[in-house]
Amino acid sequence: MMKPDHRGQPAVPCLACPLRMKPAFKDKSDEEVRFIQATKLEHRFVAAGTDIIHPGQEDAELYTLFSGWAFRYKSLADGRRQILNFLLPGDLVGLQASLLSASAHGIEALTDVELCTFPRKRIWDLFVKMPALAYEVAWLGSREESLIDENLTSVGQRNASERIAALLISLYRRADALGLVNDHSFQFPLTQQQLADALGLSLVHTSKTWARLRRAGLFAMSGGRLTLLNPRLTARMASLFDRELEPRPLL
Amino acid sequence: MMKPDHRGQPAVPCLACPLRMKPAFKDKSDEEVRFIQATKLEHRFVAAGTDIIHPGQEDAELYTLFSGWAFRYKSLADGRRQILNFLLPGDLVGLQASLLSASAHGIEALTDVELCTFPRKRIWDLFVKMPALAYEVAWLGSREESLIDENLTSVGQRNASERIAALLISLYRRADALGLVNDHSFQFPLTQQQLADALGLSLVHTSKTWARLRRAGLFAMSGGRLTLLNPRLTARMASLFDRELEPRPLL
DNA sequence: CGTGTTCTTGATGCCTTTCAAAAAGGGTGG
DNA sequence: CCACCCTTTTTGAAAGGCATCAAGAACACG
Repeated sequence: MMKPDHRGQPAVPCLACPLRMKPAFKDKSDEEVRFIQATKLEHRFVAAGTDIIHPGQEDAELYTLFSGWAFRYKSLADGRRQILNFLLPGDLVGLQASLLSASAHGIEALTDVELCTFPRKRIWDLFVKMPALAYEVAWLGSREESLIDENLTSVGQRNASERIAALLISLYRRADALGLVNDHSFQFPLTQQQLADALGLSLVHTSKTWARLRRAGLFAMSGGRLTLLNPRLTARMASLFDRELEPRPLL
Repeated sequence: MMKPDHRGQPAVPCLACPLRMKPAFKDKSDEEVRFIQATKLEHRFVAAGTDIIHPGQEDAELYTLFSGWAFRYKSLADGRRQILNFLLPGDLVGLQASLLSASAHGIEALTDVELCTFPRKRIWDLFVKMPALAYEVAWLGSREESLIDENLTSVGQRNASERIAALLISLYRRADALGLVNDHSFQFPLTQQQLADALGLSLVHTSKTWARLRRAGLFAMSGGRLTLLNPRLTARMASLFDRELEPRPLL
């Protein structure tokens, strides 16, 4: 059912990386980009539904998500699962797993995914030779933490509708920053089970609340795309303040 | 009611830091410790109940918590508050706040607190001159993220009793690693309101569940100290609880 | 020994979960 | 192109965990 991994060469060199061109990312010096390119030996392809990093894995590599969506998750012994956060193109994949000795969480490809590999052996190299990049690694780690903070606040304090609104706005803004939003609509590949696991709600209640908000005109879905009909209202509903997203580093 | 900040010189130089002596911490070269000492100009004292870093603050410094407890939190517009994680001696305070442009969260002193100041201006210095320390900063950031992952999993998936058990075990283990546990008991300065904010539960329900677990013999409190009467049971309760007691088919 | 904070307890209601099962899609092979 | 199977989504009904309201008890402190 699940296709195995597939490895290969990137379609384009990092210097011409289409992701890097996007305004969401900070500019880098040619020297830095060359260092990155020299370090990233290969592309890795992972099929939707497959683990990129297994829970407990001890030799996880560091990646940059080149295309597709993924999510980090944690499972309890009896099968309950919490999705911790979602990963979109440009996000680091496996920083925590590659720094700590064993991964306390799993990372699964939500869609088919393309990864740029940053061998864990060379992370130390990067700290020695390219402090500017090391700093950006730490920066990206802090940014991820801040996303998790937001999710924890959602799950701990918001009711079902507010949680959905908060998640929608967050994903919408991140997709928008990547230029993935057209006319308020973007590819939305989550199943409701995944939604439920991310929101800390049961599947049934998620479905009912989701349907209610859709019927209320908050958003519409068709062909795997979600259209946020009223982003301002959605943000208000989540009691989130819109913050300008500043450009972030891409490794 | 709240005493203002107070600044002063540390009682002892970093080379003789009593915290550093503890087995919980890795050894460092004298050179590294000297670098640290040269960077940490001053001690800062913050009274219990006072913010160490305000929500939205843009010029937050980086600290190491030298003594006392603190917590990171996030508030919603209507006053709801989520405590994200607790900070114990040796933890970095304000890493996220000092790397990102504005702090998305607040950090409050839970008890009177002593901080070693690491001026944010010199963080970059550290990445350039001391890559080993920079790496450890990133490592500590990942460790904090992993603690938050665990809290998010608790709040999203565990019921009230399990959440309390999970929090108790986590704090117990961290305190133990610092040598703060004697005979299964340690200083426990949280109010129930703070417990509730950390667990994502109402104050009332927290109080009732807390009392029930105490009466069930899971732990005891007296004189501000908490004694975990059965750590093994508490740990088991945090992930499974009574799921095992389910009747099974007999053929 | 007052006064404000924190903790406890009882009562009521609703948000969310659980159980159950039908409906809707999606993909595959005949 | 339709039959068939498996996954995903939707709905209904009932139970329960947790929130909310209210107020008294226990503490802490000046």
